[in-house]
Amino acid sequence: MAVAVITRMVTMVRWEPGARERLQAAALDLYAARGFEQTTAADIAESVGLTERTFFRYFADKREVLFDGQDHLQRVFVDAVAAAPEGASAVQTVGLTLRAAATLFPDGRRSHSRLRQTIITANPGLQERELLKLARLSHAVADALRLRGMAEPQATLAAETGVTVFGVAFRQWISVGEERSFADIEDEVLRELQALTAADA
Amino acid sequence: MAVAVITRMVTMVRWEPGARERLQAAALDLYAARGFEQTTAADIAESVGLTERTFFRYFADKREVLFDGQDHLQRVFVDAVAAAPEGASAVQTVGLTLRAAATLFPDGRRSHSRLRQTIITANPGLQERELLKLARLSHAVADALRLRGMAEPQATLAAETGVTVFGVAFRQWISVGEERSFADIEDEVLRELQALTAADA
DNA sequence: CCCGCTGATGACAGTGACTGCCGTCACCGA
DNA sequence: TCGGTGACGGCAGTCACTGTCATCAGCGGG
Repeated sequence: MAVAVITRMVTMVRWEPGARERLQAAALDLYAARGFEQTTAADIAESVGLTERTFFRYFADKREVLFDGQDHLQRVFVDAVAAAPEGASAVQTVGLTLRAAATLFPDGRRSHSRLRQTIITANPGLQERELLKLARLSHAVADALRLRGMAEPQATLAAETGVTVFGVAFRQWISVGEERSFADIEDEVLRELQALTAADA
Repeated sequence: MAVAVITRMVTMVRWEPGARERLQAAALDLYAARGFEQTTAADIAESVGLTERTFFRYFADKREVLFDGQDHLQRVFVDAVAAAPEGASAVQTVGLTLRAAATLFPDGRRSHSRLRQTIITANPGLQERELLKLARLSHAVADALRLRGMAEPQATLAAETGVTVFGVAFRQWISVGEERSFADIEDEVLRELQALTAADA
């Protein structure tokens, strides 16, 4: 801390760069250490040498600091839907989209995802935010499917079901003892779903 | 207002009964009239002659006042799963459960559901709460399916997919111009899902 | 008929999540 | 050299809650 101050004085740099990233990292640490509710926005900001006011300039609220990659995730989903071949069926399109999403979750990120998910699971407010993000993801995917000519309620149904498969696969991917790749798990879950729904009338 | 006070004095009744229900009705009215964020908990309480503190004795937070029948809904779902015949397949069990849930949404409640949903749709915070309720519903249904011997990830998959069908059907049921019964819409959505997933490999 | 208990409520202070507004100041380009 | 700009600090204010204590009608027991 003192070192940082001196460095700032010597180099005549008014602010350390990467405020957003520092806040995110500090928030993850503090939420994990003390718990989400026991951590104030001021705690996070001050731990990286900023003020509460600045925290809220970067993040709309205390939860949002944990949900930053969502825009990227949504883009990957939407782009994958758009990139699916012309005549692809709904299942094929969803399958390709899931495979594209899997690239965002390499094995190297599994422990980070586990930590983040532990924090979210421990707090209902964070679960709500996560569910909202997934709902918006579904909505965006449905839009993309409609753009390919899919009608309602098929588009919404395919999108929500696809995101459900993604979610189930994700929870399995980070479960203790699991070592398979995200893509492998997705494949299995999607097959299970088909077996489940195709069973009978 | 003045009349109520006088009545209270004459009859020597310390408090009007049904505080919870009065708060719920007032909240719905005010949220619809002014908007959710523009309505404070004190506004709601005072409009029925109570204080903010009492509002928070009945409802954990400002949103919860709109989500009260959820326990009942969950019970209906879980009971229906438990009541499904021994050898019923996943699709059959889900179908029976959806039919049971449909009884909670007779045509007479459609306009009330529309008003409530309009309020929820207009506010992200309320959407989050609704999504959390649905997620917990899925979880409870998955538990019930597991109790019937269904393994993972089938139980979770069937539960989440079933709740997705329920949600899609609900949104269609309250959409403008829609006049079919909830049960009829559910049937169609479920059939669409089967057609969608059974298509090919 | 008085008496203590209970349950529903009011009153009040306190914390923390945000928001609006204004001031500051290094940096940057004309 | 100078005015604009961007990133930040400071501060006051609102509102969602929470903890705690006081109040008092009803109610059953003595």
